Amino acid sequence: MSTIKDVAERAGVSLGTASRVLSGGHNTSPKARSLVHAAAAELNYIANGPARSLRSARTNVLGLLVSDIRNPFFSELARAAEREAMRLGYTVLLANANEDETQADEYLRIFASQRIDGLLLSPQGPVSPQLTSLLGSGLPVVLLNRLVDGLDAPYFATDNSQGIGLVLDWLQTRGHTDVAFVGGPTTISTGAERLAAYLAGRSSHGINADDAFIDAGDFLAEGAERAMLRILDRGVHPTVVFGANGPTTVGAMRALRHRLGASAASAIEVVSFDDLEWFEFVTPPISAVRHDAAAIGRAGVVGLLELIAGGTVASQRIPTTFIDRSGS
Amino acid sequence: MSTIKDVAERAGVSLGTASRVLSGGHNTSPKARSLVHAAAAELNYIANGPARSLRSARTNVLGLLVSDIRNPFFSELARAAEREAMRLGYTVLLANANEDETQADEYLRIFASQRIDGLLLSPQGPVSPQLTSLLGSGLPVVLLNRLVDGLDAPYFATDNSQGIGLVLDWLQTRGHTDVAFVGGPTTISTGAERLAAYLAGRSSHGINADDAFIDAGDFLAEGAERAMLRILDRGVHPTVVFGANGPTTVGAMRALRHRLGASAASAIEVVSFDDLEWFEFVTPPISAVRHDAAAIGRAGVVGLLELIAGGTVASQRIPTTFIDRSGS
DNA sequence: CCTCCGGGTGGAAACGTTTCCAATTGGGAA
DNA sequence: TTCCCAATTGGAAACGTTTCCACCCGGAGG
Repeated sequence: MSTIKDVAERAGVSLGTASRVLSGGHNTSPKARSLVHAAAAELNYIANGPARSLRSARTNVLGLLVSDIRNPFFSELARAAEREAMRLGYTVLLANANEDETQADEYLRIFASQRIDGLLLSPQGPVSPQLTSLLGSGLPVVLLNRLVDGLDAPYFATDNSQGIGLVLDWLQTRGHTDVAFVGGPTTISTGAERLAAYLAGRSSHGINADDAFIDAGDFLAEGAERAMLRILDRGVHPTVVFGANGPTTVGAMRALRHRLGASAASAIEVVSFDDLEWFEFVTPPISAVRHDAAAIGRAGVVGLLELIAGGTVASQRIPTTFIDRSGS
Repeated sequence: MSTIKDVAERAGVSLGTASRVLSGGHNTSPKARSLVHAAAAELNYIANGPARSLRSARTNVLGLLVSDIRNPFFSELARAAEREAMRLGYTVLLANANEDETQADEYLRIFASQRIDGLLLSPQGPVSPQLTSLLGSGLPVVLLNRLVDGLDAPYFATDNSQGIGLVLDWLQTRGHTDVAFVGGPTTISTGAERLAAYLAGRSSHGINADDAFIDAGDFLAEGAERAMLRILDRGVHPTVVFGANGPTTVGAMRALRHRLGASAASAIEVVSFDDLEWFEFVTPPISAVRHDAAAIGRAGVVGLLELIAGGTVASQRIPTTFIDRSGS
């Protein structure tokens, strides 16, 4: 593979000049520019990233740590973030923590070793030592969708309480009083916020305040399935099930079908926080809060770059919309 | 951030010794090992990846280029590959080409610049100049699921013709003769292979050989929706629709519902290549070929590392299973 | 005509590692 | 005691860039 030295020789200029041309071309003559670019093209020169990073102390790489890439919310977010970053000259190193704190820490260490320029983070739990040390070293961080106490990084997050409000209104309109609520871990901000907003608005929307209707999983389908079974085992008879994120809704539906059978299950309505592409296909169709994963991903990247550039960034709550499919 | 020099000083050994200890500890005394490890821990030392890569000419980074991270098949594959790579001491740089050849090329260039040690590739189309030049430079490459002509890299791929055979058998058992086949681009090997196997087995399974029942999209939901509409516009009346991958099935179903309405649509059965987690929830439930994305991802990583180590790797076709939900 | 200034350039240092090479040490065999 | 070998060590070169510094040159201003 050819180096910048080869390019310089071929162009008949010094190594320094070649470097200046290839990295923006400031303080270079038009003649030098064309010579160097021609030589680079002929040699099919591709700069050595590690060498460049070593000397310049920037990698043009952003780390993105999500908790579950199979969750369509995060895969959409990752895709949008990646595109936006590429558009702005950055590469994204994606790590998938599987809703597991230990794995998240291991990835943070890898990120540190790769010397990423900034971190997009969707945390699993409280601030870990690994994360603390990263922050201590001054790494710019932006939180995506999930917040964490005692970390004053800017965030771009769904407006959970507004979203829950939309669901509560819908539940009331539909006349539901016996609502099974399958939540997520309260150690995760989204889990805590959605539960809190639901509890706060429950009685004013005419919903039965019996806590037997409430349980929580792990924001994965498996944990949600078990949570739903626990609710059913308490002998309550919900007329509707509310899943607090996409995988949770899937798990809850599985529990209903396996415990009650397909036809009895389809008599129970379902509403979800997170809209999935197949909700229109089931009977009855599932209504859902839709929040814009792509917008969060893009805003996160833009904010992070601003932070890297030394600017200051305002946190943002992104409002949700409600897709009501109960009419169809 | 502390460097290996700081560690060496603190441990009271030379820089060379510190390096040897931290990179495996060969030819070092137990005393030196414990001194250096203690010093590293105290200083919270994390090696500078770029510097290490520059000197050693290896990055311990693998590139993974997939065509659509929102497709659950690929997100599962990516997750499995990433885990396996991490287990073996490698990091995965994930790129998402959006079924777009130009974007794929841009990512290949970034990979080259980052000096990845090997490439896991699920190509969009024919061999591009960018890819040719990468291969020319001797980069180890493994193909995942999709092959490409004139590229003799080892591959790990679903056995498409076996999978199609399972579908054909099922169609025959169910007595379907008027089958709408919504395929993918024939420039992609999976699209071509699935179509070819279907055409080859069609008549022997009692299926109407009228090509009006066949069309192809882009392996994304949008293109498949249009393809399905084209089929319906030809005035044929399929009793079952066969989608050639996950997103394709989604798009076809959308077309059916929007054109025919929900109840008429649910009179048409659906079968899919790729099993999605919600197929059990719709009426009638959707049967599907299931192929193991995680296994392909893991095998790909293991194979690639073998290739990097200088070994030789045998390509592999991975058999599928059929999930028959027509009874439930 | 001389001076000064600024754009352009070449050379060299520096980034933080790994790895080669030569030197030192310790222990066992003669 | 002396010699030799293996194990361990320190020092220095090298990886491919960017960036600093000093220098040269030409043109404008005095």
